[in-house]
Amino acid sequence: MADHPAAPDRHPPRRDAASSRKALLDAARREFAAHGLAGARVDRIAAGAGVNKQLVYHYFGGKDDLYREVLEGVYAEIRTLEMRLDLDGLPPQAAIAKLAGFSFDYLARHPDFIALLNDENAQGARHVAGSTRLPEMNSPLVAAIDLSLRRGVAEGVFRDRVDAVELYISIAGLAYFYFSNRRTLSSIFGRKLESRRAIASYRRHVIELVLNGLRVAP
Amino acid sequence: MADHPAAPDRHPPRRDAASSRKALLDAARREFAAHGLAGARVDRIAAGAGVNKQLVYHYFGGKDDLYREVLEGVYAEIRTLEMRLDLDGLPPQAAIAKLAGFSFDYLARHPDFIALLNDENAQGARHVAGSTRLPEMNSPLVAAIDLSLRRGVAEGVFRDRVDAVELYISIAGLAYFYFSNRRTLSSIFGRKLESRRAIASYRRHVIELVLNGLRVAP
DNA sequence: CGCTATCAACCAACTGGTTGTATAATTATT
DNA sequence: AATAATTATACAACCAGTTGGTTGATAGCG
Repeated sequence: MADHPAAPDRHPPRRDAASSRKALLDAARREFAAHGLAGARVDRIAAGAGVNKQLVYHYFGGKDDLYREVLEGVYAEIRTLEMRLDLDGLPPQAAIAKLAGFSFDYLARHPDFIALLNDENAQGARHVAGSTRLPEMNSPLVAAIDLSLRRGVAEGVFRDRVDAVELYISIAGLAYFYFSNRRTLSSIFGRKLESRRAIASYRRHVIELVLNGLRVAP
Repeated sequence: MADHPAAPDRHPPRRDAASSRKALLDAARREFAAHGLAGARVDRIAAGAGVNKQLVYHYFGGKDDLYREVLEGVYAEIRTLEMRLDLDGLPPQAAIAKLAGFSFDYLARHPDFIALLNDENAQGARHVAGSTRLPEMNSPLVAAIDLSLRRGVAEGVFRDRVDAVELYISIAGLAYFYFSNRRTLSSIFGRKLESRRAIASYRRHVIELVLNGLRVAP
């Protein structure tokens, strides 16, 4: 038909496997974060992605496998950001402060990450344990902490014999608990712990506590 | 029948509402901690209590109300123990150390408390918010922390302007995260974080970090 | 003291809706 | 025309909650 030459603006294809798959992963992330694995509903995930529910099985095999892929995705995300954290040129104290600040801010912005981790721990971390991809995703931050600790000790600004993994867990825990439990804590203390002001105040507190906590004893 | 005088050891009653009710609460606590509200099954709770499932509705109205009562119970438990913590005669540093140690040990011994709190936060703390009993259950430890902080400042051993609620959250968070996420953390770090040795080491780390973190700047 | 009536504690079975998964068919794309 | 992407529908099991019935405990009475 000469009336209709190939149009420069093509209609997007009606079918795009990669796009559908991603939509399902995104919707699943929201659903699993909101309801956990047991409470999440496959038909809600599919509806959230705008596709037929059977595609969950087509692309992912089942609810459980979809959950694992979501987990792998969120871990990969934070690891990517952690790798971009450039602590190399910083003095030890500034490095630890930057790292604690990053950790804090990430958790503040990703309540879905926290919810997913909580749910996964509630299930004995069986998806993490069963994953072939997650073991490789150690956080690069532990090595950075170790290096900063060593430098700090050599420079006489940090006390000796602090374990890098324990410190990593401490730093993460200080922020994680605040955001993980913000609802019950707000309720119990009658404080608006989710307000910008409260969060900023607690952020300062965390960094101060950690840096002071690492200082050399008098 | 003169052959059978009233026996000194009476048979226990076959029916005991209080006992059945308690068995249901105990079984529910286990089930909700293991599976969360969405994943818990009413028939499993009843089976765990050794009674007919319909008694859940009889005694508690429904699954949701049972969950709320379980929550109220675990909060009451820790509050009772907190009130018995006698920090009055202790120097500020020893008081904070004792408090951090108690908090750590309680969480180490009560993974069910952690699981329940995580689940409740995942649901927006709606049971806590809807409870008529929980608002009265503020932790007495915040006042104790406040007092210790003030004393420490007056004695010149603690730095000024540390917020008692923020410190309470920090202390709780340092232990909570470790136990809440022990499965994923163990998997990710390839460390046996649930071993006695690792727990003891981290406990020391936490108390040191907090006490050092509160110290007066040089 | 024994008997009876009452009732709360408890049980068994049912119900209607939900759920993850499977099967068959349709349709868009190349 | 072939095939992968997608849809529609079916299915058996599950699930919180409901309904109807049984039974153990006890108060009251003669």
